[in-house]
Order: sequence, then C-alpha cells, then structure tokens
Amino acid sequence: MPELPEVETVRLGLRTHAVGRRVQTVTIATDPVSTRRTVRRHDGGAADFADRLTGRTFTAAVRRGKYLWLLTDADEAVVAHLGMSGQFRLGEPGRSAPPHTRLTLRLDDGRDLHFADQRSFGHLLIAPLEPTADGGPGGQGSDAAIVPSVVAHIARDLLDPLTDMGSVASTMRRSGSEVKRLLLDQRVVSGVGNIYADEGLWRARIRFDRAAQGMRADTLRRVLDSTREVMTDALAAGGTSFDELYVDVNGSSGYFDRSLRAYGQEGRPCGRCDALIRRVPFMNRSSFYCPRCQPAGRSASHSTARTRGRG
DNA sequence: CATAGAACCTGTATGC
DNA sequence: TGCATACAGGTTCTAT
Repeated sequence: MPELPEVETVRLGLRTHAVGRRVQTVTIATDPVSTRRTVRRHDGGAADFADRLTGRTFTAAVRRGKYLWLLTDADEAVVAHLGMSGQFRLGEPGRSAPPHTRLTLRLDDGRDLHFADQRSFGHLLIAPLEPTADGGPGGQGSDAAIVPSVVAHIARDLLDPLTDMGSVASTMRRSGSEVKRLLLDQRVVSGVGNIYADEGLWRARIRFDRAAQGMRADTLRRVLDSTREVMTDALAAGGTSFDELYVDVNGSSGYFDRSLRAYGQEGRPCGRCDALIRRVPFMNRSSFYCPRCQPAGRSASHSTARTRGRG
C-alpha cells in the first residue's frame, strides 16, 4: 500500500541515513525470488547490480510519485519501487535482518540498509539518468533536472510544485474514462493509489465512477486539490499503516489509518451524513464511497474515447 | 495510440 | 482440522 505519503516518509529516512554514505558491500539473498524478481528490471541481473553498486556513494534521495531513487557519485540512480510490500530498513550489524530481506547494503558507518519485500511486487535497478521533459527538477529531493530513464513516463505528482493542476484537469476531461481510473493513472498524475483516491473523492464528494468527460473543470480541480490535501495530512501522520507491510526505515508505523473516512469503512456511517459507506469492485480492487454525499453521475461511456493531442 | 485485463506474489481471513 | 477460495493491490506486459 505504499502510496505517495508512505514513499515520501521512506525517502526522508533514506536522506538521513543513506545519503553521504558509501556502499561497502552488497549482499543479495540466494533464493530465486531475491535473485530474479527483486532485480528483475536490472539489465545484467543480481551479480551486475551488486558489482555496479559496490563502492558507490549516495548523493541524494529523490522521489517522484511512488518511485524513489538514490543518486550516486557515478551519475546513476539506484531506483526503487516498493510495490505492495517493499521496505527499506536500517539494521545494526549482527542483528538479524527483517523477514523477507532480499538484499542488504553495508554502509560505511557500519550500519546495514536492508530491502525487504514479502510479496515481491517491489523492485530495484540501476538506471542511467536523462534530462526531464520539462526542464524542471526530477522530483522531490533534488533540484537537478534529471530522472532515471525508467521513471521518464511517470507524471509529476500532486505534491510537486511544478504540477500544473489545470493541465491535469484538462487531460482528464479529454479522456473517456472514469475519474478514479484517471487519478490512478501514473502517466496523468502520480503518487495516488487506491486508498488516497477514495479519500480524495470522498472529500470532494465525487463518486469514483463518474465520467471525467463532461465534468466541470473546477470540479476536477476540487478532486485534485482534495486528494493533495489528504496526502499532505497523511504525510504529517507518517503515512497509513494497517499492518507490518508498511513501516518507515526504523520500523515504525504511520497512524493516518485512524483518519480514513471512506477507505476500509464499509458498513460504517459516513462522517458527514451518516449514510453507510459502501464497497464495490472496480478495476479489480475495491472502491469505498458514501452513497449519499457522493451521488451517482453520468458514467463513462468507454466507446467514445477521444484522441487528440498536439505534442 | 488508447484502453482493458492478465500476470506477477504471499500472508491472512473466511467458507465449507 | 484441512483444504479451497477470496482478498489485499501497483506496475508492466499483452491483447484488442
């Protein structure tokens, strides 16, 4: 479940504990999931990943949407995506590593930085850097106008000052999709996952399956603003944790789960109107909404997707 | 090119 | 008690 607030919390931990440190050794667990899946997107595989990273010094911790990367003194990026259950955890030498530890970096201050991942949807790779499309900073944590090649297709996120909310709203209005599907499309705007999409839509009083096409521009702006506000609040709380699958680099849980108004609240009264929150399947997952204050609207047609665009 | 759905994983909860 | 099934869900890949 790591979405933007959770990934940002992890980034802050890496900035404190990994930036400025040199990697002395890289140890990759020998099971097939660790050697194949965790580095599945790294050209050259596990051995090459370890070789290229050994001896490097981290110069910055950067994040765009749910992607996180450490810049190195070799002008490359160690890119990480946490997937569903990926974690970076600091450890003291000699102490046992967390369960499902896939690889461990021994840093030059003598501490270990573990990457653990129960379900292995997360991954790590070393990628070259390229200029950003718009000439702005690559993401939060660095002013350099560069992004890892594998992150180039990810849009700026809702906490990025360079995100043009009006432009995002226009893109959404030109699509033939539902508003939530577009919120979750990382090429449109990044950082939003299932939890914060439902929370943002609840705040904006918009149902997840409303057709974005035909919605008023200011209504879409309200959806984007509400979602940004929820994520800002969640970040202040250290993120949302339901279990041990999301924790920060020190193993601590965030507490924003107490503030959720829609997600996971099926059958409980809406905090605004007392109607019971519903859960329905959508995009192979669940959508939670208030049937009264998020009224049904015109649904997306699916057959009249318009394509235009002018580069 | 745009869009929709499958596939990738494993631990936990629930049903029979 | 044991087995089967559902569910959690972000991204990439594949098919249309």
